[in-house]
Amino acid sequence: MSSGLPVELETFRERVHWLVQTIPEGKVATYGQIATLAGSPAAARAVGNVLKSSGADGVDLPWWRVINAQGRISLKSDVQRPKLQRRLLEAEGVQFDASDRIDLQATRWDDGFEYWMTA
DNA sequence: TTAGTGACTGCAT
DNA sequence: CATGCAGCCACTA
Repeated sequence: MSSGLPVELETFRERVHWLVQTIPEGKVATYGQIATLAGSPAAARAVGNVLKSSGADGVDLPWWRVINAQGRISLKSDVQRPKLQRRLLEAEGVQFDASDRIDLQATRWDDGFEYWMTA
């Protein structure tokens, strides 16, 4: 996969799905990161919308591995999802500090990124 | 086709 | 560190 996203992924939505499913267990990615890799650096917000609707559609995705640029879980307009998300992340070994934040420098999914970005 | 919307972000207060 | 705010974007009604 070091050559980038599969060409058959035509829509933004499909690319986001593929990317999220590619995040390895125990690692996390930010909305902006996924947006960038999907081809639209400024569509971080749209990524959130995709995950939101996808969850409703019952798509099987490790959505909990996607967090915001602050290394925190986004909890806009919802109280249950954040708790579940933290639980799922901790279950796979992701650490939260005293401020409920994740150390992106150590936990961020960045395998092969430099290659992708400059390709 | 157009107007709204929000699981985002970076910068300014 | 906490708010506020204006861009930015794919989707949907």
